Amino acid sequence: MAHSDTVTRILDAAEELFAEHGFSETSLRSITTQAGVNLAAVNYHFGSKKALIQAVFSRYLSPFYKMIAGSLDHYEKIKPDGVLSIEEMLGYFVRAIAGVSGGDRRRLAIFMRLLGLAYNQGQGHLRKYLQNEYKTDYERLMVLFTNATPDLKPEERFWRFHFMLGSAAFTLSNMEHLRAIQKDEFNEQCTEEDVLELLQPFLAAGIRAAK
Amino acid sequence: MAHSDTVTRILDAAEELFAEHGFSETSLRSITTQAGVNLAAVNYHFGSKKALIQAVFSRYLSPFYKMIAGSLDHYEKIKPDGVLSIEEMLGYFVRAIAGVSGGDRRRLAIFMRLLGLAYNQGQGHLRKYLQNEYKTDYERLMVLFTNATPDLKPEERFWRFHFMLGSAAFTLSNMEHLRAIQKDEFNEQCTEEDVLELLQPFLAAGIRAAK
DNA sequence: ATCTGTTTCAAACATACGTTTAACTCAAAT
DNA sequence: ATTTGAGTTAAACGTATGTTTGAAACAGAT
Repeated sequence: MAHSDTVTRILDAAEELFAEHGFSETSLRSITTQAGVNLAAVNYHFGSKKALIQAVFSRYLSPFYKMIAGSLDHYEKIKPDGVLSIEEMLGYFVRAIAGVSGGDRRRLAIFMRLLGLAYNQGQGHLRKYLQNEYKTDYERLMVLFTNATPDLKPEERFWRFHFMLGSAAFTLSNMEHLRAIQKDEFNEQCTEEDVLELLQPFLAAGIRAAK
Repeated sequence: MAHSDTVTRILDAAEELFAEHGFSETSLRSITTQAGVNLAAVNYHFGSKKALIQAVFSRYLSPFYKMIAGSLDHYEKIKPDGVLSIEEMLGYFVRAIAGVSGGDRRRLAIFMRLLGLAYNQGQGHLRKYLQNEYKTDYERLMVLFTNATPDLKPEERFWRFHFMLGSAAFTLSNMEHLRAIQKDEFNEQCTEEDVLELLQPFLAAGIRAAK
């Protein structure tokens, strides 16, 4: 079908270019050129550049939350008390993240980059959109995290969650570049799986840290 | 003197507006308007917007490294073996960070955002500029970190350092937004000092984590 | 074959941007 | 008093951007 093909090509191109150059630095012309569609197609199908940015997020975030929700449904049957350890929780995250878009790590890096941008670009309109759009899923995740960290006070939990998020977002979004630096400095290079294996105990220990 | 006054006013305005809206989203017109100077003054004094961004960055980074270097000089006299604990090292960082520009945190947020950008765009002018400009200072910091973590293998140290950097960069560059979210969710708000106090044990525990 | 609604397309539009120019100001040196 | 040169200014320049337009192409139903 012509419609969804054009829409998909635009989303693919936008995703890649946004991650590489940021939102404002990416023009609709570069997106439509890379997508091989007409310039006007963006405004026709999405309405505006702002709406396109939101659509890029939704396309990634929807299946991600769907997968997380499915995992949680399954888990609640096995462990009815709903208490996961931090390590179990991180494992779930890693697997959910790795599972989305068929384990395509490039898309993961792109999305993490976009997530970081969403926090400090766009005057917050994007974050508010996401918060309204995925509010219940987000809250469900926070319940999970809360159960995994019963000893933390709410504000401690809030901040440690974001410390963790920042570390993961920075690492995953800069994965390729960091591995290049590592090769440059040590003449050795981890696989991406190795990095994830190193990251998990780092995060778990941070979450568990004494005050 | 008229010269340095105009230059300073431009740097102050640029710093503030960059922090609030990002680089591409901040126009020279908004900068010169806020600074109360003529539009052409930026290109006259700095040459280009790109050079202005570098100048904003240098104005922060130079005293930061000078302060770090001074602290290290002083510390090496007290502890000639040059071994700091992780907590001592983090404390130094926090104090150096807090001390630069009289504890003005907005400037810190800019610096952290620039740091993230420098890592992100592999071909960006910022990263190359920084690497040439502050190479020796960076290496000196890595020696300090190495001495603080004698049990880590080099590649573990490398990655945990960047996990830490990512967490700090994300938190500090999004400090205002995160605190706003906290207020939104909990009707409470930490001070920025509180956040730094929370961050330190998180990072220290991550660095110390069992493998 | 004709009609109908959707999608594509080249072109134009209006605006915002970084940059450049040339005239002007004014204090310090001659 | 005149010259000099750095600094400032308003205006203009060229370009890139997001958006809109109206006609053309297309697909599916009648």
